[in-house]
Amino acid sequence: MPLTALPPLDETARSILDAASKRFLHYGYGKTTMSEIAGDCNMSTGNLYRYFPSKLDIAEAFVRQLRGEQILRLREVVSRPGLSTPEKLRTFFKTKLKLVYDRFHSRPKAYELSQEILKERLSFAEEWESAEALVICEILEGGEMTGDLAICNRARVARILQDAFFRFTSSAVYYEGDYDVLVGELDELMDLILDGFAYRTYHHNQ
Amino acid sequence: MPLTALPPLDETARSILDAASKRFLHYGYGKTTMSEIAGDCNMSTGNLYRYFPSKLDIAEAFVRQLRGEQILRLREVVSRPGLSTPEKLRTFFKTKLKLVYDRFHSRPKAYELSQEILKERLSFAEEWESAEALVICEILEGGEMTGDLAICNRARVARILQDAFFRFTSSAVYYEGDYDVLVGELDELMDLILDGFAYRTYHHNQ
DNA sequence: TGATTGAACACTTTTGAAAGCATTCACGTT
DNA sequence: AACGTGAATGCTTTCAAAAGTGTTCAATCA
Repeated sequence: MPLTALPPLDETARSILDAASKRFLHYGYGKTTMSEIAGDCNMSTGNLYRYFPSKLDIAEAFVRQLRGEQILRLREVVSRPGLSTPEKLRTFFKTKLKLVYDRFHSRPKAYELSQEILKERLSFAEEWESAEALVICEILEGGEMTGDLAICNRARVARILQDAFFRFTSSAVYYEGDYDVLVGELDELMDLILDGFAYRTYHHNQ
Repeated sequence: MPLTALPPLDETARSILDAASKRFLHYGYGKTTMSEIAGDCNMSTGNLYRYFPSKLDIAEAFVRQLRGEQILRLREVVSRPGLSTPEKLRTFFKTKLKLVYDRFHSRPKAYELSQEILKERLSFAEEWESAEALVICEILEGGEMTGDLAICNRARVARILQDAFFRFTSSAVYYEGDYDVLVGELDELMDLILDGFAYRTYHHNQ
């Protein structure tokens, strides 16, 4: 089972999640009450707890959806035909920057909710990082097969790449930075790192 | 004038800053009042404003001191004899990680105050980043002269390096991470980036 | 005249009581 | 037996009054 999969939801749970999602998006987590969600679903508050252990778990399911879509999108852009492995890595991180940046600016409530959950549920944050690392690993694996890259420890390198591009996917930066400047810097850092891989491949092949 | 220099303070201003520093360190910014500072200096609250425009400016002067010490230390470790340029870069970022990590764990109030000021006074944060970038630039310059490195645009590269190691100097990480793990990852990222430089030097020299 | 004062002002934080909320559970309903 | 209810519970948030604090300034001092 991929880490990003949602446990399948029955119809009632689905309608609860949908109703909650709408309110979360419009009013935010704090301004949404359990009885409002229950009202939207024509049921009582108590019954919500038959389907979700707590309000925070509803929010987690919501964020899990968002994140699922995000990783789907990342997989998609990265698997487009005709991309070399270096281009895939570049596309991966540029797309991630764009996704986070857009969410932050155009859906602030969703962004805020994401942050709250990630702070509260550290294990979810780690799970999410692992899911992304997996995609990066797959890119690296592809690079090895085509001879584009020589990587000893894929998982380790994936982690290092996540570290290296942390600034571009961390929220701190969105208050200050202009998007184009960020993309420019990301590009240059990627150039440097790809040169690093090139160097290693060269010395490995000798 | 180096960017990190404090404007020279007369005796009265000095005693205000010293008294405030002690209270900031023990009780934090919020729990320190202007009349307490004035009391420590045997003067009235009103008189403080002849020497500092506001409470926040006292705090900024305090943080400016801390930061000044930090950059002094960075310059020191980096200018030790017998270090190659790559080793200097590695030492720079490892030392910075250590300094921030230590401050966070052993002087939480000072750390917290730093964060508050940096949030409030964006220009100070930028000034600080520039001051660090300058040190990196100097390292890169040294590398060019000794032929260790071939760098076209030093300032640009310095900025990219700051981006790349952002995770290791951003506070977010200190809640989760074990120090040794962080150092390990920093080392690996530095290896990769130095390989990138090596690649460029090689192709440049050809 | 330059340095200092402390009362006055406006703004923020604290306080604690009232209201609101997430969660539970004993009790229907199907 | 599975599904659903809504009042009861204990915790959290809200809100207005009170206390506290940063800042100013007319008056005082050296």
